[in-house]
Amino acid sequence: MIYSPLESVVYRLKEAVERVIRERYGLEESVRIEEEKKYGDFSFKCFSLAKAIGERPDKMAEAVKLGLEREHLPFVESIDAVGGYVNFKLNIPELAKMTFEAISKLRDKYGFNPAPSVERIIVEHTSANPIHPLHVGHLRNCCLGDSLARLLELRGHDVSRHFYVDDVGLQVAYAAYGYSKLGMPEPSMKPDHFIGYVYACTYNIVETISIRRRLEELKREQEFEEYKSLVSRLDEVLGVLSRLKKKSPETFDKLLDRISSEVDPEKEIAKINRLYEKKDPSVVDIVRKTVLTCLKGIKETLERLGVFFDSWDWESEVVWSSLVQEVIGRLRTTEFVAYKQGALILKAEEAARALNLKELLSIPIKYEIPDMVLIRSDGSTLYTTRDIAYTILKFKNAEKVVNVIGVEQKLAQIHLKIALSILGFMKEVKNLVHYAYEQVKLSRVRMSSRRGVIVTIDDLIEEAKSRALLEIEQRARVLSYDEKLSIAEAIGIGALKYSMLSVSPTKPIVFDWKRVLDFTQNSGPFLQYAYVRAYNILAKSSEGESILGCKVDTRLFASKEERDLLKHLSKFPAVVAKAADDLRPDYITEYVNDLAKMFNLFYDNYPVLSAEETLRKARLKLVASTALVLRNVLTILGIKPITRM
RNA sequence: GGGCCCGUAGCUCAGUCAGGAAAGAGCGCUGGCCUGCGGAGCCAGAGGCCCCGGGUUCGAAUCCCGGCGGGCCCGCCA
Repeated sequence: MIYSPLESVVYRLKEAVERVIRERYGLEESVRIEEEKKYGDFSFKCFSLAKAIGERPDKMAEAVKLGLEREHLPFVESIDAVGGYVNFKLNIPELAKMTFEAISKLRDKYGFNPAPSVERIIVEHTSANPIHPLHVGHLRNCCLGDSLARLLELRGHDVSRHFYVDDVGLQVAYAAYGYSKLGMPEPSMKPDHFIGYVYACTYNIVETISIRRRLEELKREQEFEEYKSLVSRLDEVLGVLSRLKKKSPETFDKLLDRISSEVDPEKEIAKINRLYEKKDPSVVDIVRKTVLTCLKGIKETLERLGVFFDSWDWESEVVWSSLVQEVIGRLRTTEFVAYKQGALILKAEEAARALNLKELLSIPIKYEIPDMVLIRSDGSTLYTTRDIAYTILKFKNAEKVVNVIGVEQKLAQIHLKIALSILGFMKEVKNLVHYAYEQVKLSRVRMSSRRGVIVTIDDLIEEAKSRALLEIEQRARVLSYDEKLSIAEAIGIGALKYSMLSVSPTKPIVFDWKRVLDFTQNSGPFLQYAYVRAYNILAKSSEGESILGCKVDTRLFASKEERDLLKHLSKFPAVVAKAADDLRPDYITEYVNDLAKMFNLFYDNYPVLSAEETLRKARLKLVASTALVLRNVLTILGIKPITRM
C-alpha cells in the first residue's frame, strides 16, 4: 500500500540519482531531491558533490541527466540539465493514477502516513487553572494541542490527550475560600464564569483588607513614602472592586460582608492550601467542589469546540500519592539542594554545570540559571515541584511527552528538566518536549484573571458566530434560521481555530476579526467555502462520491491548473508527516490554503459537469478527490466541513 | 543588566531547520473581463537596501559575530 504518492515518487527518483552517481563516480552518496516550482517539479543540485570530487557542476548535471534517461523512469516526464542543476518534470498522469488509487483505497484515511517507528505519546494541553473560564490564550493552546494530537495519530503514534487539573495551589485556595463563604451555591451563571467571578472578587477583597492593615502599620511607623505608593495601589484595587460589584451586586455584597468579618482571611486561605495538600477532610470537599464546578463550565466550552481528553489528571492525586514527597526526599539527598530563608531550594545553575546539562538543554553557557524553590517556608509545595512528580508519572505510560505550554514558562520547564536530570531521568528529559507558543494579543485589552478582566473563549465564539451570521444573511440563501445558526456556529468556530493554527507558534498572534473572518483568503471560512463548491458539483453529478471508485483517463489533465492541483493532492500525506514530525500544524494550514486557492483556480477556468463525457469523468474525480482531501484536512484542524454556507 | 523569541511588498505572512537559478502568496492598489457547475469571481500590472554592519562561501533572506527595534522571562504565582 502506498500511503504517500508524491513521497514515494521522490524517493524512487532519489534512489535513481544515487544509483547513477554510484555507477558514474563510484560514490555512495545520499542526495537530496528538492521541490522546485520555477524550472520543473523537482531538482537536484550538483554543486557541493561536484566540488567534493573536483568535477564541474554542469558536467555532473549532464552526466546525471544522461544516466537517468537510460533508466526510463515511468513517473518522470522530462529531465533537464541547466548549469549545475538537474531539473525534473513529473509525469502527471502517472502520478495522478497513484494518487487516485491511494485516495480511493484510503478515503477518510488518506493522509495517514505511518512513521518508521511508532511511539506512545502523551500530549498535555489546555490545562488551565480550574478557577476561571478558558480565555484566548487557552484557545491557542487548545487548538495547537488538539491538532498536534491528531497529526501524531496520523503518523501512527498511540496518542493520549491529557488535561492536568491544577487543583493544588494558592489561587485555587482563594476561589475555594470565597465559594465556601458564599455557602457553595448553585452558580447563577455558566459555572466557570461564576467561579471566575468569585475568585476575582475574593482576591481583590482580601487584597484590600491586607493593604488597609499595612497602611495602619505604616502610619504608626511614619513610613510616608511607602504609605503613598500603597494608597495608590489601594485606589487601583478599589476601582477593580467597584467594577466587579456591578456585574453581580448580590453575590458581591455577600462575599464582601462575610470576608470582611474574618480576622485574617489571608491566613485562612494559606491554611486551606496547606491542608488540601495533606488531604485534610475539612477542606477536601470545598476545594473539590469549587474545582468541579468550574470544570463543568470548562468542559462545556471544550465540547463546543469539539475537543476531548483521554485523561483528566488531578494534581492533588499526584501530591496525595506521596510521589511528590518521594521526589523531594530524593532530591534532598543530593548536593544541589539547600535551605534559603526557610525555603528549600534547588541550586539549578550548579546542578546544570555539574551534570553538563547546558548543551543538552540548549541553555547558553554564560546564562546563570536562577535557583528553583522546591518548598515554601510554610512547608507547602510549588507548581513546578509537583510537576516533577507528574512528569515521572506521565512517562510510566509513554515514551514521549509533549507539553503544550506558553513560552513564558520556559524557565519553569528548564527547572523541571534539571530536577529530572538530577534524579537520573535522562532518557525522559530527552523525550520531554516543551511545546512553547507565543501569546495572543488582543488590541487594547490587557487581560488579568485576578482583576476579572478576561476575554473568554465563550465570548469569542459568540462574537464569531454573530459575525458569521451577518455574512450568511448578506448572501440571502434559502436557508431556515436554524440552519443559518448552525452554519454560523461551524464557521465561527472554524474561523477561530484556523486563526490560532495558521501562525507559526514562535510568533505572537495579533487577534483581528477582519482577518479571522476574511471569507476571501487564508481563513477557516475560505476553506469551508472551497469545500462547499466542490461538494456541490459532486452533489449535482449522477455519480457523487462514487466517482472515486471509477477509472478515468488521467492523460486528459493537460492544463497547468489541473496538474498543479493533482500534484498538490499527491503531496498531502508528505505534508502530514513533516507537520507531525516537526510539530507544526501551521504547515497544514499553509498546505490547505494553497489547496483551496488551486481548486478555485481550476473551478473558475474548467467546466466539469458540462464537459465532454470522458473529460467530465476525469474532472469529476479530481473534484471528488479535492473534496475528500479538504475534508480530511479540515478534520485535522478540528474545523467542521459544511456543505452549504 | 542577563537570557530567549520575532524583524521579508502599504498590510498579513510563506521561504531560514537542510545556503543555489529573476525573492513567493494573498489582501489592498491600478486597469480590464464576466450573467457563472454558488461572483465570497477571473485576467493583467505596479509595488522589495529580505532591520543595519561585518564575516564565512564560487554563491547568503538563509550560516557565524556585533548592533538596532519590538515582545516575553529572570516570583516562597502558574
